[in-house]
Amino acid sequence: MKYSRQRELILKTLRENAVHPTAEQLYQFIRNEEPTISLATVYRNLNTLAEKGIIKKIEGLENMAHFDHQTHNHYHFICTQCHQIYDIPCDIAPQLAENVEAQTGMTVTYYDISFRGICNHCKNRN
Amino acid sequence: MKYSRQRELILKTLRENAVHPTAEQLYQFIRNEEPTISLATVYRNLNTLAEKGIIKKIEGLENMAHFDHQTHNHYHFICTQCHQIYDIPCDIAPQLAENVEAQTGMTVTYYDISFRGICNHCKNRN
DNA sequence: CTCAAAATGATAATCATTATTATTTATAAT
DNA sequence: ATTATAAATAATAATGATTATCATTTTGAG
Repeated sequence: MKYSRQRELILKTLRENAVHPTAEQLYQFIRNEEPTISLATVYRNLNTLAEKGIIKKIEGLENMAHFDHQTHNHYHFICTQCHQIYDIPCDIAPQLAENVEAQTGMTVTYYDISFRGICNHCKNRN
Repeated sequence: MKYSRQRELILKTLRENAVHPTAEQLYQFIRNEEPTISLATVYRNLNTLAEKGIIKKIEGLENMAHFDHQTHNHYHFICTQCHQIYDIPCDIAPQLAENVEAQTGMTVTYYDISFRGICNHCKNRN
């Protein structure tokens, strides 16, 4: 993979933001520092980085992909009130893949859990 | 909810198909019996039925929503080779919501697990 | 039977994402 | 350092799933 200033900026910006931004949100952030960057470049790099396992693509929420700089295995909790995304540690579901493989015979190469509900912040506000 | 022949057909067709079809696939099936049905009607009814909990909407695979006539809690396994969707029983992950609530304090109203890997059919063919 | 509310069919609009293409940039080889 | 070439970019058009619109039709309560 060839170096590019734009890709470096995308990675840096994603790593500084704990909010699991969408491609569009990252694009808006980055435009402050690099006003000529193209939205297509942001999409292209996010997808490439996710394919290489350098970042994580979170799909299946609303109708936009979100991106996560954390590569270690973990899950996500989406608050249905404020739409904030929270991290859930992976030790919440040990042996899950092994159990499915034992029960079905199929090979599990990946799995993801997404939780929905009300976060502590919104519970306190109500 | 007012009765409609179209909605009845959509439900009947979904229930006869174990393949977790997309709206477009259902539309094609149904056109054989009801050639004047509109794609918008299929989308409209599938969303309404899913909102009411009569069917289940499966999001986050490729770029199309799939629909499932099974309402009881269960998960899905998507074969990365043949793209077939299989059902995984929910007893694979007991107490998952309770564990997250105990650990985080947040309220879990819903959660979903999606597995990816190679199904038995594809393993035998390889 | 009447009529308002709800559903439909046809199609335009939306909107996230991807493809295209001419141009620019990084880096390996000379 | 200079060139060559493979990869990356910017700008924008295209795609494609889904939703909105709206005139017309259908359902079902009174």
